Amino acid sequence: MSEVTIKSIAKALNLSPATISRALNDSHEIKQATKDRVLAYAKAHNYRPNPFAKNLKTGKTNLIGVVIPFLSSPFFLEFIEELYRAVMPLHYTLIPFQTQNQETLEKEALDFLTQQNVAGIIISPAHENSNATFLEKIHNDTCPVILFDRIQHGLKTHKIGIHNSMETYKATEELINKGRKKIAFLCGKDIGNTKDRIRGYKNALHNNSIPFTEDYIIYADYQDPNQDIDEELRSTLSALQDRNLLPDAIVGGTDTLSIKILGILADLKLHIPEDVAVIGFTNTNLADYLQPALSTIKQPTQKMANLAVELLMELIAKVGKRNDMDYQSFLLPSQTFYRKSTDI
Amino acid sequence: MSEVTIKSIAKALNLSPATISRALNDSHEIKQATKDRVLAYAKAHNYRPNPFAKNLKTGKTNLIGVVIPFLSSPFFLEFIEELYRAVMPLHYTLIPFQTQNQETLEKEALDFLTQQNVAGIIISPAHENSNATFLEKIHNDTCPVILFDRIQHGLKTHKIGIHNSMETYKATEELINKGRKKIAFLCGKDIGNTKDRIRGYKNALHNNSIPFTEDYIIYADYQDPNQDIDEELRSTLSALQDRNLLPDAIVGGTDTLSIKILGILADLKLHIPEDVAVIGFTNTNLADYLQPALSTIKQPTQKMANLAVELLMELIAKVGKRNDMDYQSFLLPSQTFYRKSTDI
DNA sequence: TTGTATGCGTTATCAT
DNA sequence: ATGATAACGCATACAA
Repeated sequence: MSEVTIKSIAKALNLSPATISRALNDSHEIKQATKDRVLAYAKAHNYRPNPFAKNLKTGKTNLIGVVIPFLSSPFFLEFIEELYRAVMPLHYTLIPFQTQNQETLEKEALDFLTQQNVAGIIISPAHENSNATFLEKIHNDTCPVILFDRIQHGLKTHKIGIHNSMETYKATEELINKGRKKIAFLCGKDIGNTKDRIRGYKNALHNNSIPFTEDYIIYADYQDPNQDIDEELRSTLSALQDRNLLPDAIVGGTDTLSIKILGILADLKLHIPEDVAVIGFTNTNLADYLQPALSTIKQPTQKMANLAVELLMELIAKVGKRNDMDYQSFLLPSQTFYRKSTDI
Repeated sequence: MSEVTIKSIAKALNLSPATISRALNDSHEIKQATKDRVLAYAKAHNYRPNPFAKNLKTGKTNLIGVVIPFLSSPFFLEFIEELYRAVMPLHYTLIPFQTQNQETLEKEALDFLTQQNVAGIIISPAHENSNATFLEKIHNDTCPVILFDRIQHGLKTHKIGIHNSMETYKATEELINKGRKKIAFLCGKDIGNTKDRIRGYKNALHNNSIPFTEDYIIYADYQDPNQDIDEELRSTLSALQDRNLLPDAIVGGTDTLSIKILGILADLKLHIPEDVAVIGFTNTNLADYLQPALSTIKQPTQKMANLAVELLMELIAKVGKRNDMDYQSFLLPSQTFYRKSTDI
């Protein structure tokens, strides 16, 4: 069971290790006959290069670090699955990390990844400018970094996201066109994408002469595990109801909240979409099975993942000559699915 | 920006590389003063050991391979998240792979993982005895392997799962106790866990003098992407309805199907739980937000993950002396949550 | 207590 | 077209 190495092959074939190495790497300076012998032997004995030795020598790996806030968010999960698909045929491997929106955990992840000599990193940062200097250092000195989804970050690199304000604008306006006027916006902390989405929401109201009120921005900090979000949302909505301010439509600004809100409204004996229409940001394919089926703004995870990999490969190939790059921001179009929850 | 290595530290401190290495590894044969100097310098200059060199020398890594069928299944997702939690304080890192229930993809994953010299592997196999000989070889010659969830596999090692037949028995009997007699069982392919669950289902019927009929085993091959499962399920149920055989209760035998079935029943204008009560296997915390809230048999992902890591660490520590081990099967208790979908 | 020397498996430089 | 040799960064057997 001893491992088969270049050295052992060399011994077996009466060649030098150098020749074996070259033959395995299909070097032009090795004659075909020798290559054939070597390759045949290697295959027969199931030779597999030691990635550690190779890296020690070359400093290169086929690893890609992926850093996301949560695996449990449908969008990120789907994105990662698409990444796997995109990366496998290229013989790269993913090392995924979650940050739970915490900069320190993000730091740990980045530490580990750089130590593992990853060829590149694809990241949706814990929050705006989290680990800014560290990421910059990594990107400049170590390996290329690409931002996705949460692209409100100072790092100068390619950024892949969606047009958050526009998508939210369209969704909000759709509700307005259907006759709704008391439209609430549901979101977590007021950061990054949420900001843009609130802007789109406000603009839609404004351009349709509907006054904006802070009452209708419903914050639910879904990051705080100590907080009972269900209860909080329920009471917020009841309070609005008591003040005769119950919204007749809700735009869900975050992935996880969008899924929960239907159940919570039902608990309050509210009919969807008759009493309250709902549309949410989320990538879960469950939207169809919710009751009623949830209208959703679906981010183009596949295109995002493919583009991320494509751009990263480009940067990896550029080896260090990245100082004078002009990086781009890609805002890919989302797709909105109107289902029963907005079928007024 | 040149890398700081043991050698560079040695030069800077006028010591030999060996001393540095020993100091960094807290060897007893180095005096405290030297250790302090070395450690101080290392920290100040952000020394980080090269894992590739280390592995080349020692043959050890802190990587753990995780092989699961799908990331998109709530159970597996939750399990992986728990694994992350369990493994992080031990300074191990996960490399997750999906097999899509395909033995060849599983083989590829295992190939990669062994090549990466992972310290151990935690796997829920693609199917019964998939890659049996390969896994045995890995477990005996390369690194310890632990099975979870799908533990109907010939590999002689620790196995962590739940008591599928018993849990299904209890769930089925609960429905019977609530007066339901036409109870259907919903599942994917008839393999592994599903077999056991069907057995529990049948036993419950039998012990309560309810005749079993094949009509009530509803197969939906959720692995085939070409198949429109929704449509298939809908038509299967309509057909039963036409024959006046509509079940008055459904036990969902798989994670993903359990989530879908509510929406499908609603499409058929059936009331839950009045017309059809539903209970399903699933770990999604969405169960509460479904309409109506879904009764679920929830697998103890946290305990499973913790136990898996604990056992794996034991085996890793045992270094090769695993021939005469007596391996155990752990069947951890699940928790059943009765919600509105069975509230008859 | 510290230093010297060697080798892990690979690639690369130089020679033949 | 092939071989000899060194080097990547680290840990360890042996020497001092």
